[in-house]
Amino acid sequence: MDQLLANIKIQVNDKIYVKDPETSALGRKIIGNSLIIMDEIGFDNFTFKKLGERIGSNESSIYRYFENKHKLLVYLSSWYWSWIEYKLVFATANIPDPLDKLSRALELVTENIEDDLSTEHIDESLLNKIIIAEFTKTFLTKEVDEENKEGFFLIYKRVINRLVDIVKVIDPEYPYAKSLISSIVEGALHQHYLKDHFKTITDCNDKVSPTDYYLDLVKRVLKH
Amino acid sequence: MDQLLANIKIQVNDKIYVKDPETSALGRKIIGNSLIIMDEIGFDNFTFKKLGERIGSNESSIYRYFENKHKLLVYLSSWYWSWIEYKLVFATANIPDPLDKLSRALELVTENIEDDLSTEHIDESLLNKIIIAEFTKTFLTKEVDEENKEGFFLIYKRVINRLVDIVKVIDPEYPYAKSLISSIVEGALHQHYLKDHFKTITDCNDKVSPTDYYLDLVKRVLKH
DNA sequence: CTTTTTTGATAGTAATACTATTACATTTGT
DNA sequence: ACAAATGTAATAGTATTACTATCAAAAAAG
Repeated sequence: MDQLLANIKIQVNDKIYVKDPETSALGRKIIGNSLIIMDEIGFDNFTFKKLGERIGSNESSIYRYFENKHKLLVYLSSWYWSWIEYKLVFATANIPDPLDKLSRALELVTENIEDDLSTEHIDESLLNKIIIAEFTKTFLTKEVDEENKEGFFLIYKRVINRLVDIVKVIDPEYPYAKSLISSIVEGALHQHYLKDHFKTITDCNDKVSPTDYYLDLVKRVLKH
Repeated sequence: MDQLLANIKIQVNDKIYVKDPETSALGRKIIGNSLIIMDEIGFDNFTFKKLGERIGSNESSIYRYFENKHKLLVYLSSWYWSWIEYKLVFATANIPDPLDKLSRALELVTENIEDDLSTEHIDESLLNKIIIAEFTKTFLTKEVDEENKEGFFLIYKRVINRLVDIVKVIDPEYPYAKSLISSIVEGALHQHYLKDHFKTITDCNDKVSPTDYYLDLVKRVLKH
């Protein structure tokens, strides 16, 4: 799988960027360093000027790749979910037992992520931290419906529906498969955040992970 | 209850504001109209200048009440959760059966909210819409830990823990009461948002509410 | 080796997010 | 009743943000 990923390009909707950042050294520098700065100062304080200073490039050069920082965040999120989907498809292929399949899939979308060394310019563990703290901001905007129509969130929705399909095999009678999965995927990010910032309203900590909580939840909810 | 609320002031941590907006006509205008504008253009596009123009007041006058728009949003959220807590305490008082109690409590935190006419300057249904779209932005910031220490999120955490206490009476053996409740309260807001903007990843719609989904979930998860 | 594409530097604009100062209005203590 | 203290509003100004336009230099492609 590591080998494979090195040769496969994560596809991102081309309406999200002005120029594909994967096609140049500057583009890859923009992606890699935007992760570092966003992690350091957060998305709200992040500016193209600060990014430009860090990579020794001009602000205007960055605008050649992304219209604004919102689109950059949408790009990073798309890349993230595309990468998750890729891992999901491989991790669940050839697993005959659907319950087993769901567990593997849930682990993937709820676990803490370590850097996948096969992609050079992106540190996935850093990206995961940014997704936890910033992902909801990609769609909690006034432009959400237009951007949704343009397909900005397609991969995310496809990941959710892949999990929904597995749930439907396990318990075809369960009437809330979509809500269950969408609340798990979103909720896992939230529990990771609570674990770091609001310890009094979560059971997750160093020993108990969001994955533990959700695997147990699904076992209780679905008839099998 | 309606009568009572008219005489009771919702208490909000005084570190959130510069001057308590409930103490003057301008303050109440700021609160009431900020809801309308935020609903119209969203938090991200909201500015004190636009608010000032709408209420026929100067930008700088608004800064006398709130340091910045983030603090205003924190204030609105605090007010919201305080109001929810108030309703929660009343709705669950004198209900002997804990399962019944939990259902009532869950209904309150997950349902669609209509305007409570007993508070004049705040339209709760509008506030609810804003909480659905903007609440996570109050804590998904780099300042979250400091602000949490200052008690900005106390009421929210208290609401969660009130529900957790009921769960613990129902099923003392269940090991994830906090995560369950925190993910329900957050998840309900999320499901409301999905219902309006991402219909393909939720089962909630005009006929099925987030409340239905979560009442069913809790029934399946807790032993009783 | 020349044309096209990409990048970088400079400059500029409009909007945002404030702060400082001052004047006017209202309340309060004696 | 009236001066002092406090609250409220308006004006003006600054630094930063979020861009856009232009042009020259460098790199890559044909």
